[in-house]
Amino acid sequence: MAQPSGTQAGSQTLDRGIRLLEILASAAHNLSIAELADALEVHRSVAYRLLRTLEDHDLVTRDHAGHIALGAGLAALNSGVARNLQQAALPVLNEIANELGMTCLLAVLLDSGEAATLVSAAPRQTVAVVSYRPGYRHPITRGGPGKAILLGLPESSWPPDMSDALREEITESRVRGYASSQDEVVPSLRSVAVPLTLPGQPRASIAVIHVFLPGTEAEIAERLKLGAQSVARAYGA
Amino acid sequence: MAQPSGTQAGSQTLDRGIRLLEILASAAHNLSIAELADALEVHRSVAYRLLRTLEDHDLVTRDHAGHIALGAGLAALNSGVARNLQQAALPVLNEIANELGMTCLLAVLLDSGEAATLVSAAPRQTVAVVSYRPGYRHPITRGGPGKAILLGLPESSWPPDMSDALREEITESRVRGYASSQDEVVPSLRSVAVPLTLPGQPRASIAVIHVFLPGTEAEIAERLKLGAQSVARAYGA
DNA sequence: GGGATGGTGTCCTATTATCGAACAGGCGGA
DNA sequence: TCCGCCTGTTCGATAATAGGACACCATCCC
Repeated sequence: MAQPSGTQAGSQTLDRGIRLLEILASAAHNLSIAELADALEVHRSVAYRLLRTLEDHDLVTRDHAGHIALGAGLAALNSGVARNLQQAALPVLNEIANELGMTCLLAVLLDSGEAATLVSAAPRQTVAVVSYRPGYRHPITRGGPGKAILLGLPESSWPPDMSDALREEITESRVRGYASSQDEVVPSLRSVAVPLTLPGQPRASIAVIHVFLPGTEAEIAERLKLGAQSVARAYGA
Repeated sequence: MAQPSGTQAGSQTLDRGIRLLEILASAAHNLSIAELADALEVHRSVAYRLLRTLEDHDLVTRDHAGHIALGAGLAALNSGVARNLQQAALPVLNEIANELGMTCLLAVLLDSGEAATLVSAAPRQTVAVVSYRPGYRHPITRGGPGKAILLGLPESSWPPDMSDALREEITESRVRGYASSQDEVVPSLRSVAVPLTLPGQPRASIAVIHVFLPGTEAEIAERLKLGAQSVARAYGA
């Protein structure tokens, strides 16, 4: 099993266990052990042993039919992710969401260079925009949340394969302090986003998304900037 | 390594990987690899290999000092936990939290028989009640959220070691339809909770907690019951 | 400077945890 | 009734893992 240079060997067993969770997270419905083993391409008894361990830690449960679903133990782990950042941001996200009537989210930069939604807040009484639920990833070169992170990054950290058009756009966006997008990640979806850089935290951005924007982008951006300041204040404490 | 009957063998490697995550989730600050290996009681090179795998899946990251922190990949997994339930409940929890000015949470029954907070919503402008953040566990025989779950359970599913006093309390609570507590789980904290039973989901409850309750328990319980109905309606769709 | 200390990252082989075939049921439908 | 499809368990061979040892790089202190 020689590695083709670059990636070093990891742990096979742990990798399989995590992939089980990922399969479950992306599955539309609860899966049987046999289906899981099939998706993982391992023998059923292997999947069985892995699941028993995951069950011990409450990371998976079984429904009444004996099928496997993700368990509440993941909530405990998740609440430890960037804890201070989440705590500082959540009330602000909610406030913005309800005030503007749009889904408001916090995206962070991953090690891989992609952006991912960390938490999101939907306004009351609105159809949830499922495309941007926590964990959703997309390249930082596309979409409001990603480009806002790009705004906050020094030029030396920009991905090398950026188009000239995008370089120009980001440079211009820097002046006004916000990024926006339309149809870039999800068709017929618009977004406005501002960068959020906090010490000891990954680069992040706050964004709102909607099918149409009530008000000018600049107005919305102003509200987001205020929100970013609130988060920074709450975080600094 | 013979098992003393009862617990069947699981996967050692996967177990260690998960315990790494649990250690990180409960740690006050980011840990070095050496500290983690120490806490896990394994050789550093073992922890190193496990971490590399966790890193590949974005479950952990490193801060600027090279120390390990939980990563955003957990947000993706978490959003798959009882997805429909979370989506139906979150807007309602937020609404209640802001309306009553109290932290509002959704607790679920685990396989182990304990109750755990799945999601919680804090009102704007309030000190977060950190004791009940997602993942927090406590016995269902104590605290409002736990006892409300007990209300929704048939008597045959009650834990065998329940005191007579508690059996009586639950039986009485059934009539009025809500449970309450004071100082049972967290000192000087009060709570009111109602059961929430949805098909295809674990037994759950909706609760508010506060240091003092503005209004009578019955009034608050009425609001919670309305909320539970809203969730059921949103879930049924 | 020099040396002790405390950390990360990488090899390498004995050992042991894991793999997966095979078996033993249980349940439901034809 | 049999048949298909599932879960759960056992067990020997084997491959994945464990962890000692080493190289390396900071920082701190004498």
